[in-house]
Amino acid sequence: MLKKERHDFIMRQINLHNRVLTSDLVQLLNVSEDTIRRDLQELVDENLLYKVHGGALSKSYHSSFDDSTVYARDSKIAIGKKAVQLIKDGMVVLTGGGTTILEFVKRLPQGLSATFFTISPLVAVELAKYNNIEVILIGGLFSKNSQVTYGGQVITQLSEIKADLCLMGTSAIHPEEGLTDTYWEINQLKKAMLACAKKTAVLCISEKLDIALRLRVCPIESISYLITELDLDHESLSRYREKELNIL
Amino acid sequence: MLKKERHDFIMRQINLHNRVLTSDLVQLLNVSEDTIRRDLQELVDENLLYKVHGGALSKSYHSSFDDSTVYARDSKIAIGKKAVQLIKDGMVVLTGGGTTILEFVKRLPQGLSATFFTISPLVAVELAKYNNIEVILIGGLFSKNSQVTYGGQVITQLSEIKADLCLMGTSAIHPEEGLTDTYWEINQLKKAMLACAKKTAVLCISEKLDIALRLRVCPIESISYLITELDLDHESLSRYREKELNIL
DNA sequence: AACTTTATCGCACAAACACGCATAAAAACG
DNA sequence: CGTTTTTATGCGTGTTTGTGCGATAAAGTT
Repeated sequence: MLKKERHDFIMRQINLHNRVLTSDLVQLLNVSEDTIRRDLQELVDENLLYKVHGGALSKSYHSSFDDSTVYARDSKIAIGKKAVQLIKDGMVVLTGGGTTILEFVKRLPQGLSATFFTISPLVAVELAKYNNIEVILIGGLFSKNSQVTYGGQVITQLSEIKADLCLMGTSAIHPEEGLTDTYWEINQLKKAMLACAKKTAVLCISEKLDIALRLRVCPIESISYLITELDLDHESLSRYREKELNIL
Repeated sequence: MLKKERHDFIMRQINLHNRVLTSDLVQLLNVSEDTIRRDLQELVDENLLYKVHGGALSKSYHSSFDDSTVYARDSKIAIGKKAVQLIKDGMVVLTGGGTTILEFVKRLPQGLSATFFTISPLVAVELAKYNNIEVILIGGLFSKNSQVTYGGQVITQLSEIKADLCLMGTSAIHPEEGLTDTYWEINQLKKAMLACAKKTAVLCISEKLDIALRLRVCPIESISYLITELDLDHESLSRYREKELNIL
């Protein structure tokens, strides 16, 4: 087995399970521990995973966890500010959940008059502070992990909405693979959200760039705006700039 | 399980519940106390939590929330504790919103397994901290004043629910006039909530006793439990004791 | 004051790791 | 084609890290 194949195998395992043990890989791939360690080190150098004692963890796995520790807050604020530019009076906007979206909401102009649909209770509460914004919370099963509503009922309701713009956070984005996610239900949800908005803006802190997870939400072409905290000419964005995509 | 995963798990517990017991973690993670203590110490070194005798506390706990600014909080806590007694494993419960309900939710037993429907985003978020509670958030227009969803869509959805118990806060209660309210929409909402539950418990701080407002929600007979912070034999309750009503 | 629960410390041991070296296959080169 | 260089892998050795155990101390409880 070639080294490259091993690397691919390891990355598949990581994206599938979010974690991998050195000892398991030794067994599965039938090579020495040293080889695995070297492989992991090389993947770390390529910024593809996180190495810990005993194995390695997915990079995206992290960020999905510690959101309540106001993780990477500065970046999220920067993204939020950029996203505000997309919002005009009279718009009908659909938003997902997550701390990035929350920072965005906090930075909306006071007088803004608009209609917001959201699947996130926390976003709804925050939006309610604006007098001229009408807030519609889409109800359904409530996800303990991602703190948004999900499930069939949500999708049914989404199908009845026609929004001007959909703002969503992201688990992972990749120039070829597009938007991807780990959980089936969230995947379905995002698809439904995309389907009911004329345009979609993806809010994405830079460390979630160039990552592809198990389930495909949509190709990169389905996205209208990509908003990161980086400067427009930052080299990490070059591969996205080639696509038909407005980068903010 | 990798150490890093344990750390993440602990942080999630902390961020969820604001506190965590060493002994619980030992059970949940199936490692020795020493390991947990070392984990906690390391997280302290990373400035992620406070360590106390018996467990650890969230750093953001103190600063983050309104808690102390809640009006008549002690009374509401007392009411919350009493209300918890009504909840049994396997129940389907419907709740309204408000700070009293919120105090109730915070005092539910950890292991409780039940289904909760709610019209309050904040209540939903709080309920999501319990692993064995299924939370369904009822969606619709979001009221800026009362921080609950309301309107036709909510009422339609309520009509499809059959709950064992409905817990609601109250604007006013009167021995003759029953439950009353000021706003038309909230009035309609409460009627719909009552209609879909076998029994109803009203959570009510004593100062809202003996008040009648403009719109009638229901006669006193429609209520199964009245929960206040007062002792059972307090004289303010005498006129309610005469009715067919369980007083807690 | 007696007792129970938690913490702390030193130690032991196994698993995971890093580093240098040896080997062999693959690639590069004249 | 033969020689050199590079790359990939495994092995041995010593080191570090993670974990549990027992004894003792400190903090809470009654």
